[in-house]
This record gives sequence, C-alpha cells and structure tokens, in this order.
Amino acid sequence: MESWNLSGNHQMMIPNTSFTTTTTTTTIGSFESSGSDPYDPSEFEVSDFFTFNTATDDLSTMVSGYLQNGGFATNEPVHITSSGHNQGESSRRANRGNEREAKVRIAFKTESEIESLDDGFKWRKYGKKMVKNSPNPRNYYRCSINGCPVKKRVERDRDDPRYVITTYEAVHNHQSSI
DNA sequence: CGGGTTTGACCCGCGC
DNA sequence: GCGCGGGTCAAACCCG
Repeated sequence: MESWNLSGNHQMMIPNTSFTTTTTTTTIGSFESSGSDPYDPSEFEVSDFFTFNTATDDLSTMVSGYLQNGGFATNEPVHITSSGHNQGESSRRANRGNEREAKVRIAFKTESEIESLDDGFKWRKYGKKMVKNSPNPRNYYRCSINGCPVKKRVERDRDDPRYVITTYEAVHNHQSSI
C-alpha cells in the first residue's frame, strides 16, 4: 500500500469527460506495480481504500490522469514491459510464470447510481460473473484501442450498493480515446 | 457490414 | 482428482 500525493502532475489531456452523476466520495485503493508474480488475484479490502472528497470533474481528471500516467503524482517507476512476446493473448498462457509484466492496479469506489461511468476511454465488455457473497455481478471490460493492455472491472459494492467499485489494471499505451 | 454485448463454456490455480 | 472461484473466450446476437 502506497501513499499518494494527489496534487499536481497529472497531465490532463482528457477532454471533458464528466461523470454523469454527482459523485461525492471516491475511494482509491490497492496500487500494485511491477510484479514478479503473474497475477495477484487478491481482493481489495475496504480498509485498503483511501478515501477523499472531490468534485466531479476533479475525479474524472484524476481517473484519466491516472490511467495515462500510470499513477498519480507518483514517482513509482511504472514501466510497461511490452517486450518480446506481447502479441496476442495466446502468449499470455505460454509464458505464464516467468514473464514479469508490470502490473498496475487501482480501484476507485464511487457513489453512483449508474455503473457505466464515463472515464474518457472506450471499453469493450468481455465478461460478466457473479461474485460470491454478493448479489451483484462483476463486469469485465477491455480497452478497445488497438493493442492497449488495459482492463477494468466494475462491480457494485456488496454491502453498500450505492457505491460502484471500478478496478483498472495496467497502463494505456495511447492517449485519450476520443 | 462493423462494432459492441450476451452468455454459457472453458481454463487455471488452489485447497481439500 | 475434484470442485470451486475468479477470469476469459467466442459464437451468437443485437444495433447503428
């Protein structure tokens, strides 16, 4: 768990992407970068979230800023190893276990009635699952820009359905989708 | 026709 | 080995 400096240093090149609902509280949690481990499927504990208040457009700024920089005003060396074999998904299985890809993961918890929050990127849904201990499904999205590795999953907080938890993974290799 | 969504099947890791 | 849970695939479907 890192601590983030939320001020400054986002390059904001996202056009007006405003969330369509009034967002009061947003929470951010679980930052991971650079794994020697392929996947860490650990869930986010609520205590891991970092909460702050923000105005609506600040939030979208931060989301997009995060997604493009690989982090908030962080000096974490977030590097994407796009090296060697990165073509296609079949390679993922092939080299599971010894390839080290930089993993960046961040979760936003946002109070919202709708779950399709516009964060300025174009997403293609590729899966949906029911999660255990929750009546709510979890949706899986992939960034639909060329070979962009970013995924996100969206689900509703299981014990406070007013909130939507959006988890982003990896860093965009392009700028805004618009 | 081109793109996204739906949806059940499939895969993989892990614990028993 | 088996079942479970999370994650992904992909064929069918939908919609402009």
